[in-house]
Amino acid sequence: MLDIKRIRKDLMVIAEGLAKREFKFDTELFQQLEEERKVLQVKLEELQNERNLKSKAIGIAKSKGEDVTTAMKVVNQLNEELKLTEQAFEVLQKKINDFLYSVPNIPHEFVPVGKSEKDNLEIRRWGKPKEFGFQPKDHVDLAEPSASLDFNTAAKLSGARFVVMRGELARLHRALIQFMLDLHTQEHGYQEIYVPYLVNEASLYGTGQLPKFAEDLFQVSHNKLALISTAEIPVTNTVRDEILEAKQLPLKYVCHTPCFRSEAGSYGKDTRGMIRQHQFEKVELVQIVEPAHSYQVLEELTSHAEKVLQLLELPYRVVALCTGDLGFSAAKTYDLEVWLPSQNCYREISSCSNFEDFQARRMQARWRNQATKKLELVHTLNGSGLAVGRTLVAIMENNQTKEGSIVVPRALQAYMNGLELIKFSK
RNA sequence: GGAGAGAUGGCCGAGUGGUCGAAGGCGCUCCCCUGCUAAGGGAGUAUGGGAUCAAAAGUUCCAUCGAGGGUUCGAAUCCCUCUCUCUCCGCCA
Repeated sequence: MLDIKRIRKDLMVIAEGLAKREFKFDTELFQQLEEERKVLQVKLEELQNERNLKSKAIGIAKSKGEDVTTAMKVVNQLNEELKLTEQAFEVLQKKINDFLYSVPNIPHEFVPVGKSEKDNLEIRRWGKPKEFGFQPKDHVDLAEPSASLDFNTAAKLSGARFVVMRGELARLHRALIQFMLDLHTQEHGYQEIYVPYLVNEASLYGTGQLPKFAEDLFQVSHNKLALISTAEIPVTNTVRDEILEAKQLPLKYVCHTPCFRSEAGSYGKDTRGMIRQHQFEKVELVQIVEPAHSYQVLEELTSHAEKVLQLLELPYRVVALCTGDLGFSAAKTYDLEVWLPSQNCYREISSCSNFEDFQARRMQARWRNQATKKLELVHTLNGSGLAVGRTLVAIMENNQTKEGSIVVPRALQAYMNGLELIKFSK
């Protein structure tokens, strides 16, 4: 959520900032609502003040044994008007809130301006796509014959966009999770955290999934919970309504969770294989930091995610999302894209974002600034480190041999009891 | 699932219808005293919002005692619903 005070003050600047990301901020509607709000709020508060004063006077008069029946009648009348004004104010306030909750974050000034992913800016590349000397297969062709990946059985259990994994491939998948958690806790200074996979509405508002993106979620209807679409939701919301001391910051969390996405509106996309599933595993990095450091932290956090790909020896590139491709809550985002031989292109495997105070304002997550002695909003960041399913796909496809086996990356062998090669038996 | 108790400021905790945004303590900040240490004395210390103002400061008003509703001239205090915590019983990985 944007700061309403700032919107009042710099309305046009805000509207221009949002226009860069193809969002039309209705300045006229906002000004009109604000004008109404001002009038109504002043009136409401005057009435409340009057009621408070008169009631107080009744108390004093009564203690002196004076007759207060007429005074009470007067306040009673006042209360009727007060009630109407209150109701009108509430309706208006809700209108303004709904409006504000639906406004996305403003892109950071250095975010490249553009309309779609085509305008994203490549920042750097690491590694070189391998020359195979044979036609590389995709991960489905590699693993489905042996039922190491089994989409048919998953469809029987749950439907489309689910997978069953078996044997050494299932183990490799688990090894990836362990490896990522160990790397981030031991080398990058994150604390491992375990969180609920079902979250309430307040949490979903806090990180920005609600009110706009309800259709992306799997909701558990009877008690208003939803399955998390990312660990970002529970992990970031751990600081909701909290006041943090400066010495507690930065908070650095790494968290492995499954993620559940309904993928509504992506029917034609990536229907083959494991690229786009309703359920997948992810290791997430989350940082809660002082505002002054957040852009430096974004670079660090991105490099932490990159380190995973480097140790797995997977070629990738880093892309700065353009204004038009930015997520709702993000001010700046780097995507990491891993090379997939079967698609002959780089595919997103991690997204690292600085949300500045956008989520913090929704969550009322604050810290005590020692310099100003005031409570201020923190900045929040997160990034995948990495999406596990897609990492598995990348390893399979990049490390395949002519015989259709998978070379286990050196970094993972310790997690595989020394196994160097996964051979799929038919 | 059943029965009971509870939720107050950064923390602990008092407050059962009126001047209570809330005693007291802890913590924190500033000052004084003590040549160090230990200790002592004084002052200050919630958050959000509005109006005024070019802005800030200041002034002033409103809201907030788990959340939402209700009763009342007036609610931290009474009533209802919900959420969460604790104790006991049952069930259970």
